[in-house]
Amino acid sequence: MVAQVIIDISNDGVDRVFDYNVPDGVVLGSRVAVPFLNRRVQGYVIGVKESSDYAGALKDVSEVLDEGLIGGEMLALMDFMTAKYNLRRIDVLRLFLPPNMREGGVRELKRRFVSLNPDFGIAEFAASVKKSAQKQLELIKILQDGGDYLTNLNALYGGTVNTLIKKGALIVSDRRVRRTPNSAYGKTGGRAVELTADQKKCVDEIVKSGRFLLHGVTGSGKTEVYMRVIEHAVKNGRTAVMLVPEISLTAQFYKLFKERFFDDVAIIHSGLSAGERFDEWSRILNGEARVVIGARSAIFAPLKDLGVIIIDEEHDGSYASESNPRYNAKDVAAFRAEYNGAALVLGSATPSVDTYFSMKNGEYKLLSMPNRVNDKRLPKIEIVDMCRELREGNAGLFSRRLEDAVARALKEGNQAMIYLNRRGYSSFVMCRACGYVAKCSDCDISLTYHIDDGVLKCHYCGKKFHMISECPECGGKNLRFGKTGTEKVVKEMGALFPKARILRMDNDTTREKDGHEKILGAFYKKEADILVGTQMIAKGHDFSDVTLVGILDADMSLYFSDYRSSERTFQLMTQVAGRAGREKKSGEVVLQTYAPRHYVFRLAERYDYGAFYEKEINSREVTKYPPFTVIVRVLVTADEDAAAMKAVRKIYNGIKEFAEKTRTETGRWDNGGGAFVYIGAMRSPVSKIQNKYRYQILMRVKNDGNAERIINGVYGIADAGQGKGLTVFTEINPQSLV
DNA sequence: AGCACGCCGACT
DNA sequence: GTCGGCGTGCTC
Repeated sequence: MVAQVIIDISNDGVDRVFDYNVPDGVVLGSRVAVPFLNRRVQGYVIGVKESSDYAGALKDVSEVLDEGLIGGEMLALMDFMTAKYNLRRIDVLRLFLPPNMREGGVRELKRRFVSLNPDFGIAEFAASVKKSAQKQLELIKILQDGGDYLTNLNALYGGTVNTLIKKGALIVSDRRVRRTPNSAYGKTGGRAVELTADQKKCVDEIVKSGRFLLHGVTGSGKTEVYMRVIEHAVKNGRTAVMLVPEISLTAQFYKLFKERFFDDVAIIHSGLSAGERFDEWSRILNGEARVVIGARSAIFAPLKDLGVIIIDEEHDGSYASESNPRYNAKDVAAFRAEYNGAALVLGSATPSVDTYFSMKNGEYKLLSMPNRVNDKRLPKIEIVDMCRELREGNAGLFSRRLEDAVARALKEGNQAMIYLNRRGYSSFVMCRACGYVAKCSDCDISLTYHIDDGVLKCHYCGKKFHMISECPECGGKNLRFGKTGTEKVVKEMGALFPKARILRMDNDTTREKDGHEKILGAFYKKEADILVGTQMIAKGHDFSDVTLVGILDADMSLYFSDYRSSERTFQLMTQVAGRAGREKKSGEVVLQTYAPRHYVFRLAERYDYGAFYEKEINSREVTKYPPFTVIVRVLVTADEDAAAMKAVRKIYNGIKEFAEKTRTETGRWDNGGGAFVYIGAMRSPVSKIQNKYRYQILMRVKNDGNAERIINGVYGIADAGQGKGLTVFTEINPQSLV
């Protein structure tokens, strides 16, 4: 028999199928060791056949390491993803397995376990035991109800344990220990007594299966709907996966789900240790856990017979991977739902424009939950004009309105959340005398000052530099600080409210293991009054005592040169606002902006998703942006600026030529005609990252039946432009254009 | 990835 | 003359 093997080396040259003989046969999806040149490497069997048409002599598979590790569904998914995103097969396969699993990386954790020898005569022993050895009898009695780990017993009984082992009373064996993820805080929901009419309607629809867009305002009780449909799947012997946008949210749901599904729940995200992740993954693989909660990568959980896939906060950008291999968990979810005949539920208070458009085209069935449970009102959003604030003499970070509101919340013993999507202390440091701005040595970007560590940090490559006290160019001592970040907010809040206990949550404070849970847990337990943070505090959290949400610099996301900036801003505002007044207490939101009349804020203030969608979809159609087109981006990086420029020019010309051909064969789009609406080559906005020069080609392709073929054509041209010292990669609908 | 092969500069 | 620099190509 011949095995078709993908070699576990991520390199374009070996992204091919290699045939090997397997005299004894092998199961599809097995992990194998094979001879490759004169070394032993790992690979995965993605196909078996009777004979090979390879001209040379086939070598034998050396060893089968794991039989049938990757199932047929995942092999089909590999094909789907490699084609859709132009990825190497091995890069996709690696997504399906826990990191470090490859040869000797992680293994099962075993501990010495002590239990009672069933053949040992306890009664005789009890009768003959000396007064001085009462401790031995005590230990035996305890172990009658089961065993315990040796380390635990040694701590309590010391040498007694060894004595009894020698006497043959106790036996020692190795037992597998599950490394379980931490989940320190969260609500205990218990069983919701009764569903609201809306909730019931949604559950009834979803269990009939299909593809759904669950559009429910913040606090409308979507979680209970999720749990009911998952329960339904599990009762029918099937499995379920629920994706959440942030690692920090898994803990909150884990606790809730544990109460209902017990050990059926597993958790998967990149914040787990290698061991935890391996153990959770193994529990899923062997069917011990049938409900998976996790961030993006959990969509690859090795669940069999999926009954329902839920993507909570479906509009969130985190479902698209922004580093290689780039993929979108929503596409993967759609594939797996289709393959398994599972229900697919996309939930959001502010669905993405793309999804809503698809729904209107009949791809999803709309389920609406327009009211909060118990008819609690949505928090009132107050827009504060910061220009006016300045005119009236307040040049500070906080408006008088926000300051008052914080003071009131604190006085009433409630909690406040202050949102600002910029970490660090200030976004840049500049010399007032000569205009010098501190920049990263390896990236074309200004450095952010972090006052906590006293360093300048590059937010692209992470490199740290000494803070400057004077200008290195002209020696000027007068430095100007850039835009305010979370560190400065904490400092100024502290100055304003010296008694308040303030926590900060951003990329910098959540680095350590379980960093998210530690901060959120403390805030949940009311060990702090104010939580200052970036977008990781915006999503989905449920804190009963938060009555105030402050949004600083709300304009920030509005002026990115990205066609989605309005959409993102609207979603962010609605999400952040939804953190306030979730329980009995009512909430308020103070939104600070320099553009108080902007339609995004006006519509967010009224929670008017419908009007926002209409406005946005019209503008997308006129300007020819997604969902009416697909954006394709080719990124070229190289050590030498000239090499990158040369390569990008070559690829650009190739694409231009290809585009000309489409002009004659496809229908006309308004101006220009053909499948392409726009093609442009340019230096990337951040022209250098980690000493690599960056150029990109951006294009927009008409989103019709031809798009797939056209995009494949572009993939081909880009791949042909690869060269030594160059990296060329292509992505569709990129999340960021840096 | 990693190793062999191959074609030009500084050494015994 | 030859040792060895690392560019190029190949791996069933």
